[in-house]
Amino acid sequence: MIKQHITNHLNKIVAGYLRTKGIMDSLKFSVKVPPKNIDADFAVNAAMLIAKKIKTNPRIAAQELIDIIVKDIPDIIEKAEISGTGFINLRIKDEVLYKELCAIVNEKNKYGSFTENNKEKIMVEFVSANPTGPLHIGHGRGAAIGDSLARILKHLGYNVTKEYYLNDVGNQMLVLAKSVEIRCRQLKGEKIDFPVDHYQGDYIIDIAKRLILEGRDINHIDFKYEAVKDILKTIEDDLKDFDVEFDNWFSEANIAAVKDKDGKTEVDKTSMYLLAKEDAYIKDDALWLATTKFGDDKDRVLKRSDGRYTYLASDVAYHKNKFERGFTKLVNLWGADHHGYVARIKACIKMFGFSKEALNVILYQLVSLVRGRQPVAMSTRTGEFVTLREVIDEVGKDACRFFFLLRDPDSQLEFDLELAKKQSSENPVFYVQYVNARCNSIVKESTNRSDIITDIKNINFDLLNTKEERDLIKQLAAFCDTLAMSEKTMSPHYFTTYLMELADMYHKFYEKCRVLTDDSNLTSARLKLIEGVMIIVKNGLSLLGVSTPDKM
RNA sequence: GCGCCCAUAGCUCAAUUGGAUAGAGCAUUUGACUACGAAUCAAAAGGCUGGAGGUUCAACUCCUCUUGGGCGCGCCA
Repeated sequence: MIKQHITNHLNKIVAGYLRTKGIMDSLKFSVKVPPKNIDADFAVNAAMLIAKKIKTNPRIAAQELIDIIVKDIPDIIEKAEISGTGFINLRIKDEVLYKELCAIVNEKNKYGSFTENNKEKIMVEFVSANPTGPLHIGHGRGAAIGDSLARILKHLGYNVTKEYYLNDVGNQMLVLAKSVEIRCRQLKGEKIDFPVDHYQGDYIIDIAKRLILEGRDINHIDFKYEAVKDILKTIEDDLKDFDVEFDNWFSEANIAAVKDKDGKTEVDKTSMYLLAKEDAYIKDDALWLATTKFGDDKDRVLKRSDGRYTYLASDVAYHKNKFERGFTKLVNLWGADHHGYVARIKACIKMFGFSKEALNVILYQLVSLVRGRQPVAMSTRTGEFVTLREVIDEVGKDACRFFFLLRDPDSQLEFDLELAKKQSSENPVFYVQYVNARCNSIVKESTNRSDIITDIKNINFDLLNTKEERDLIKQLAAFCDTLAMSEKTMSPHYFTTYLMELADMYHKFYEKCRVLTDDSNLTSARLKLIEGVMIIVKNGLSLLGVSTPDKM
């Protein structure tokens, strides 16, 4: 929160300064953590930008700003200096850091949350894998990113709903049903070839085996229902073991198959609505959606000339439905292979009268799987893929989630199974979790003592005056900046980096500053710092869906 | 052919959205456990950020071109 606090002050100061120069516009400058070689807490680039605007020397503008800063906020700023190129380097008062540490200890898991975001309803839709097979490792990446993003947005005070869109109608369902049926008949001894374009995976045979075992009459089985039931159970179990829980499972059948009293589905009604407002039209006996009006490269078919709707028709109705449920912001996580789909859905959003910013599509690049040097193919059809289940079982849920969240969603992720297996002791996730374990040992050890001051009002924080302690507190406070960054970019991966940096600083502190000493006051102050570290590590890891064991 | 994404240390990737000397982990080399956990720390080494131009006080970041890789361009889902 420190950075935001300072930025707010500086915004006022800069605006006031510009007004004295006759400029009324606001200026977008940055407040950043300077590189390691610079001895300052924050670096401000405002003077360089001002110099350009009013045609002056950046150093002159910087000095004039510094004079105002030192005069206006003396309780925050210890020192303000100009750097060679025109940066204003700020050192903040230690008391500001101590106050922030107190805030962390007092607010605990609420630290960094914003109550003012409460009203906004956000939907995060992710995974949404077709119920035609188990989740594979690519779905795992989407699950990890989507779930963590939802946790972050929730922490920031948004009203978040996590939803899984279930494509349980359409051609693929017929193929699925047929696949199970043929396996059943084969098990019964019928000589039928299994079509190459049907679902080849062993899980289909498992479903067939169950049906046979239950003694069902092959000619009277709802194969689709049975297949989806089993597969969905698998998907739910996989997600549960991955610590991903959805608030809602939205079935496509709701909008594509369920009819009202007039015999119309939501898809029917949405199509008619679009036709009426001339965002859809009829050509060659088909119903077309005029997405080019809103930036797509070609119009798309909603209803085929044979009268069947396309997948898009359901999706359009689905997104309309999301808005009708009161969501003002939609976040969709899609595999990057669906990127061609973004323009048409954005076009739909505009047809419904919302700005295209109301929908935020996060595309995550594919996970390429290797085993040692050999690439492993992934295909739902052939069944030759590595499932999420396999990876969780091999490397554990925590390592698996952390690994998926280590990268920018826009980067392709290479997942080496050999490496993942070996990583049991060198994985970065353990490096972070170890912080909590170490803290916990110290806290446990300290309970033997009677001279520890626990009341925060009586702690002498001034004793936390080494570089290691100062850096550590600053990093704890940067938790808020990481939240802000994740929100701005809609990506949780900043937290993995943040936590590794925090762990690094903690381990350095641990080496340099002994906590349990003969000095009661120092010991008590350092124990409070440790309390803060534990809170932040736990908060941070829980945003990633990773546990914080007390012992490892 | 058109469009989207990527290219950074030997490997896997960061870089607070245009800032200062581009950072971590793994691997390699060296040192540190007789008080809180060595799953750690300290140090060494590793780079023309694929290439060429351009914009800027400032470019890994933005623009143009180019090379190599991934993925899309259906009345499939």
